[in-house]
Amino acid sequence: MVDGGAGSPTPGGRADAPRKRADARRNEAALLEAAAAAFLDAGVDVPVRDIAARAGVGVGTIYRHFPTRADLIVGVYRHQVQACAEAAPALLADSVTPHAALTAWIDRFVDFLVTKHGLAGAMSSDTAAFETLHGYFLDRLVPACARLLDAAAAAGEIRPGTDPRELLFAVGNLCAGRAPYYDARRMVGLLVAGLRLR
Amino acid sequence: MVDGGAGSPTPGGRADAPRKRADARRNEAALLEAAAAAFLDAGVDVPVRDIAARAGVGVGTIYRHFPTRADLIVGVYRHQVQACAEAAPALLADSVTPHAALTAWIDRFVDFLVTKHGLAGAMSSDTAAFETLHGYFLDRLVPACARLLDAAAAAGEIRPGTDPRELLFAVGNLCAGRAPYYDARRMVGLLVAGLRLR
DNA sequence: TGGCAAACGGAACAGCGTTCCGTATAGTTC
DNA sequence: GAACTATACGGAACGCTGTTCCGTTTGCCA
Repeated sequence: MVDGGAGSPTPGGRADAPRKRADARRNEAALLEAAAAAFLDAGVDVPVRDIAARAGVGVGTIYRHFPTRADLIVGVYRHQVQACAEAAPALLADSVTPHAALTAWIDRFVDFLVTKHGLAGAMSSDTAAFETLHGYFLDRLVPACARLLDAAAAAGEIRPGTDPRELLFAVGNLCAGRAPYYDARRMVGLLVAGLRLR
Repeated sequence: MVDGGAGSPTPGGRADAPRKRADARRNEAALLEAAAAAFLDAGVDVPVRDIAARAGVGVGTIYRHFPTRADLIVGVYRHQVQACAEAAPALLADSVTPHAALTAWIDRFVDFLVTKHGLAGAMSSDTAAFETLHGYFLDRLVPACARLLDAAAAAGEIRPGTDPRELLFAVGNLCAGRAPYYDARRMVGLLVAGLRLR
């Protein structure tokens, strides 16, 4: 569920980076574990102190390892984001049409977002602190999305020229809101349907 | 830009309600004025103290007149929301097709939202404090939107059964995010296009 | 003009993110 | 194994929020 940490020079990491102390590596792992649990229980906006308490460390330790909340969020979800990005080629190969692959891939992205309380909101936020988060997601997912869009456009299924960044951001926005009568999946479906040529 | 206040029993208001003191009415007006200016400068999330300072009153006075931030926001924008709702019938009468009227009306709503920093975000928030805001907007705008949707469905332009609340909420979500490459209008256009039967 | 209910102002409190520095300790060197 | 140093830790402290509360002021009416 959680990986070894963002910039941590594990034995397999960057060779020239100085090796971190054992307690530092232990705490980083504990923090990622605690943060993942806290995000699940209380959303990604959970107070920093709560995460620190769960991990059994002081708040200073959080900031040392993860200067911004975005770094922590990225640390927790990087594997899942990566997996989502890597799922695109297979979907493209297995689906009957590129647009079906696009739909399936976006469904997967939406599933990821709606199960993480507040994550979509954080991604959409234009706060400087979340710039990193925004950037990280986009860096990984935009190329995957672009391939799907290109394939669908080449097949004549959708109008060409859609910016994958913009589309993904819109999907994120649609996933950010919660209401009893609101189904983000349905609205995203409408959005993707709107891409189709008629 | 700002009206006389939410529940304020002005001479023309509720007959049985006790008339408020002159300074209270003056302060309520000043607060609405100050809030409108502050929202424009710093978004609807501007600190309460800033609004109080602009209006030349203490923070206690704000809470007396507007128990929640949502009440203040509603007070500031109620006229514009009302006007938006009332524009629907005319659009329906003047447009060549119901779907065109729907598009135009939603464009108007989007224009309203994107020019109010943070308003869409506040509307989408599921915080209890913003329940009021959410409810207010929906109460006014849902009937207007429903008429347009019904007309378009009756004309066979869109699939019937779309929940106007859900659609409006989705539009709000799309307007909540900001990014250099992101154009909420375009994405809302995609969403509305997705409604069309093909 | 006197009195009282209404309204005011801002101090005070609680919860948050963030910084900072005295203290503890892992790793290295002798 | 002991001493030393850079690294890392913990949590108090600070500043900025929303919100409450109560002593003081003031508009209004008799």
